[in-house]
Amino acid sequence: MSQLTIEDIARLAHVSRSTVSRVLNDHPSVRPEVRDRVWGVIKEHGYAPQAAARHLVTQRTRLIGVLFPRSNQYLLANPVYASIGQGVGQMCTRRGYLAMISLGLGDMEEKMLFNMLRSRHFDGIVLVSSESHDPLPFFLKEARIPYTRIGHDPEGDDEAFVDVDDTEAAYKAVKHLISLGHQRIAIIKGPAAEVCIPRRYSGYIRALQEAGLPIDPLLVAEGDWLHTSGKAGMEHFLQLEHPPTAVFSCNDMMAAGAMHAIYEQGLHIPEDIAIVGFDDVPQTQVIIPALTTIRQPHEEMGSKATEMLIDRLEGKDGQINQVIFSTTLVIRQSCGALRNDATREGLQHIAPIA
Amino acid sequence: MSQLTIEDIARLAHVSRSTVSRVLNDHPSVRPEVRDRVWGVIKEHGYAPQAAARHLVTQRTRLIGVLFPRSNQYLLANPVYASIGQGVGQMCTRRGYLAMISLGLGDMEEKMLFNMLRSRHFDGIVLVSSESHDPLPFFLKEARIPYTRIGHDPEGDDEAFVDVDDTEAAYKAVKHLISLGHQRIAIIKGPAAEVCIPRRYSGYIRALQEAGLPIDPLLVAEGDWLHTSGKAGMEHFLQLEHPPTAVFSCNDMMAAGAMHAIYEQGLHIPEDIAIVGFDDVPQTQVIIPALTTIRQPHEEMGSKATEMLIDRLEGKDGQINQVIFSTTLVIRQSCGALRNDATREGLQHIAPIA
DNA sequence: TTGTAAGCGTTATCAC
DNA sequence: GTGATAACGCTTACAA
Repeated sequence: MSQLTIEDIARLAHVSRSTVSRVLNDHPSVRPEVRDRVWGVIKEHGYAPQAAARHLVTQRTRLIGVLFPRSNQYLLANPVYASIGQGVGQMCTRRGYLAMISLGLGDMEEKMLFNMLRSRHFDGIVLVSSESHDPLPFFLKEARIPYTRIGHDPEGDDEAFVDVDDTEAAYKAVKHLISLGHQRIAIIKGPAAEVCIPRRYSGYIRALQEAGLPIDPLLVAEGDWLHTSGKAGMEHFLQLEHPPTAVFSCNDMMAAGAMHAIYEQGLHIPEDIAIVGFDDVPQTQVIIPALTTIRQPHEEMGSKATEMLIDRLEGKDGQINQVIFSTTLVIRQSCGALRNDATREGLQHIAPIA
Repeated sequence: MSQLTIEDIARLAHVSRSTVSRVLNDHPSVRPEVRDRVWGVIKEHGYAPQAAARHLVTQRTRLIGVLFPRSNQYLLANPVYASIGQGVGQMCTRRGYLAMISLGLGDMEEKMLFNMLRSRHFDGIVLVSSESHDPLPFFLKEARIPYTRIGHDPEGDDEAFVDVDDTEAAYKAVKHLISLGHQRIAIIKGPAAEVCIPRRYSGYIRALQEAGLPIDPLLVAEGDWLHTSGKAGMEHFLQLEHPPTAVFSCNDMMAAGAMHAIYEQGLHIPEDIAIVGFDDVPQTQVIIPALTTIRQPHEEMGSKATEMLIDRLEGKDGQINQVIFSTTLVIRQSCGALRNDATREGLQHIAPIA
């Protein structure tokens, strides 16, 4: 029943297949009467034009591929990617495109991935990557596949991207800790290969220097974004002769891990140690105590990147194609009492904790 | 440079396009010498056949669509779906297919979704749904789109599915609590529209009855799978004249919410109240105390469902097409000391908590 | 406003 | 082992 072609519909509606095609594509020059008759037949038989044939002739698929870092095993479980995906998906539906993400790319050789990309399944790509020297943007450019990037590598030459000012964000987080009176502030970094990490580190350094605080290499740990590495980093800090009184973690998951380590030592947050995260994933509101963190507007970043891509695909040129979003320090309970004028956006979402 | 067609490659390699096609598809009857020459040209120019043209002529896309419940806003953040997706993706790569999930389906009218499905983007669908009377399976059957379902509705007539024995799983969880001496055991259910919920509830009832314990309607709360609803349910229980000493939550997120409520009352887990979850998402090991829960083999369910689907697509018939996976009670810290012979699988993953 | 016909880039069926 | 040639199911000039 659903194997019908446009030809069959044409016959049933007593018109030519061009007319059916016009009806399908909302072409104006079809007599209303005919249009209705054709639609009737289409609906009656549950006909939908076959994507492949359409793609072949138009040379466009109206499909947008979303590429997350392949290294990330459980990428789907990462709420950061979920929010980005949410934004991408919304913009796509709004503009009449379909956003697709393909599973199992991590199990695939790079060659196969590249081939998949080259087969023109997608009109364009939203690339989520803050990896420095990521081969993907180079490949996409060489293969002339339009893309916009979420995150960017200053040493690459991404033409279109959205990102945040990581340096300023980290600076804001650390300054908050300083304003609360902390003098020994540790940092848990992410993988060095991510371009955002040196930036966040420099924000951390700048805040310390501005406050005239010493920079102690012992207070720097390198994590891998995962809970476990945050825990390990914190355990390391707690064994120091002079442990920190506050920690800035480069993402929320590692912050949660750090909190875990703190509890295991029988210490309290924020009384003994204050902690600031990064990202503002939904779980931060559920952790006890609720995590003070830097909010990145992931969803908007996803939709903006997608909008830029679609604009480009549709030839709407002369648009800005590099956007830096601003971050927000969201103050919850993990640093103790408020004593500064940091913005309080997000506070209304906080579940009160006894 | 990448706009080349098979025709161009043929010309450059001094062969016909049939030969290039044969090379591309590993057809045996090509002289090795010719084969190498053609491959050389292909690689040199970064040529890859255009998917649409291929799909049109073969009438197959080797693409498999994964459909998660549309109601789920942040579906991607749900680690259950992440694990399922992992399994689907792995099996697809193994069998030479590509698994795709499309974003923004939630913002889309059902009509549009159906049309998308009918356009034969996908050779088949892995449908993740335990919703009762879900319209999707009916649509897929009517549209003759092959699918396998993860979860199943006994009142529907899904031909191919994988699922778990929810009744037995819930029974196991509650029995564990009983074996630890609990007499007042509450349950936090999920949405009534999910077929697994009545099953889990009946497992709960059976365990209580077998132990000769009374069934108290006050000890039943209905949640919506989310953290907040687990918290609300627990708050309700804690206000009762005779609060429960143990809770069985129908998923891990609500269990975490319940723990939140318990802490807010200044109570302790497991000393004051014991708690068992369901699913065994990775976070259960990170919660404090680590959550005792029922493990569902999500990843295997995903890969099995996919294997069944692909077998069917490839005409490998006579296979079993309905598989019930077994669940495991994973004992961690949220119920206190072990006193029974429940299987200990998963214990090795547990981070010790002071 | 509608129909005819060409063509999109492949694979597959034939001959040779 | 290789090369013409005919589909595949659409969209889109161009005619009528």
